[in-house]
Amino acid sequence: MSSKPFSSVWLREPRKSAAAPGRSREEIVAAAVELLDQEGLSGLSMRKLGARLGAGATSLYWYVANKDELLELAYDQVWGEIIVPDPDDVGWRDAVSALAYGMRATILRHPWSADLIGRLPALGPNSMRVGDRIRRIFKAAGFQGLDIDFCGSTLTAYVFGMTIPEIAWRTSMGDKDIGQMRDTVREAAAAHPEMLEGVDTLADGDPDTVRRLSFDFGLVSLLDGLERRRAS
Amino acid sequence: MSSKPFSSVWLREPRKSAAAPGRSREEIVAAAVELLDQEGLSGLSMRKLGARLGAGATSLYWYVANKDELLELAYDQVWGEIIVPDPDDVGWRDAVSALAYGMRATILRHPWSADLIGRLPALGPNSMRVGDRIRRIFKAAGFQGLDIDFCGSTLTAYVFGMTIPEIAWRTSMGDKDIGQMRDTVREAAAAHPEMLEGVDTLADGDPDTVRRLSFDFGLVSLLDGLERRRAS
DNA sequence: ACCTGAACACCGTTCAAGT
DNA sequence: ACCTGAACACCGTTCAAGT
Repeated sequence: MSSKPFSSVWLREPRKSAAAPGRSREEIVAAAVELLDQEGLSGLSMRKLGARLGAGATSLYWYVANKDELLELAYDQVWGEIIVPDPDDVGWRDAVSALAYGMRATILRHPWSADLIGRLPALGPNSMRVGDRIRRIFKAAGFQGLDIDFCGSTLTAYVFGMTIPEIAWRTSMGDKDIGQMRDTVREAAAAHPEMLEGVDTLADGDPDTVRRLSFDFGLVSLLDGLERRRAS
Repeated sequence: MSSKPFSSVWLREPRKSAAAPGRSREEIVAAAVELLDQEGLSGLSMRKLGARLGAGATSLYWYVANKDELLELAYDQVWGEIIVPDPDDVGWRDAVSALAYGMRATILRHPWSADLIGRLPALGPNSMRVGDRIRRIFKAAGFQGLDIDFCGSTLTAYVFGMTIPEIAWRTSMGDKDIGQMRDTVREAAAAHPEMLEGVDTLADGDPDTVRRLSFDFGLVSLLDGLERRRAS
């Protein structure tokens, strides 16, 4: 396997800092998120980030053990933007829908985060907060024991699994227009009649709305399925 | 954004090759998959792969335009291992379940593929074949028009969204035992009572079987939800 | 306590040169 | 037609040295 055993920023004691330190971790993370938003995951290098902060490339290692830790920090920042509705206010189905759409929107706002989902440990305070509130929703819906967790995993799996490729399509589209893109896929699908039919069916609509329809279709199906479980 | 507009190996004319060329693309891809299986995505470099083939690092560029193309090729190889059951033999629900479990098993066998899912274009013949047959299943189930595609997207989103983090856990566990891991997560979750409860509930069972239960829970829910859609 | 630059061990890719 | 090595422009990270 590729990755090191296990480690996380959130499990180390942070460095004690004096009253007025030169730079702060918050400042660095904010700059990192900015750079990531602008140039994507591959656009972030320690040297570039250092330069952006008017510092030597290696100064950052005072605040952060390595690049992975920095990414963990930036990643948790994204989770901080997700608002999880209260099931007492809107009922569990509406709460779950709003949450799902909110997660999707947040990821689309920070496309680079899709590259980290499920790959980086999510142990930061913001992801913990979201996880905590997701459990509350499914508890309020009436689920118990392991099922509470299973519901949460199922929901996030769906949202992530749907959004990750969506981002890939959006970014890889680049400047190409829809017609060009369809021809591209048609060519690749040439030997597969079902796929060709699929491409042609999808090609009618505006890609953005088709994606939203698709997201909604799966979400509603999932909610129906969970509801059935809950009742039994 | 980070990535280049759009390009894929599958959209270029392959190089004409003489009767007995020095190396073949197949040989290179096979070696790449082997290296990826052994050392993960970060373990594959053009230099290492070249060395493994007893060639200079840059010889590979004769057969492949760049590393991304090589990954596309290797990725499609993985799709080639997925077998999609025929709905005429087993009925659509069983066909979908078997497919879902098969996809999961294939990804677990090649953990590096999880790092490429949804990030790399999947336009190769093997992924097209799988897509084609997935559409056949949902057509056989009675879905029509856009819904056929929506069903397919929903299913793959679920399987991928569930399996990607599963791999991250497996690899990051490394040599750590379960108790250690649970303490780690407990520490991170300290401030969130719901999460703590979740950790404790999950901690009872063997991780592998809990993951399988979780996968099955979501899959059955999803199937129930789709069935409801189909009926309406 | 914080920051620096040089240095190490890597990358992917290009390209002129070889056979 | 195929392969090579040198070279370029990058990486993340370590570490002795500075203030």
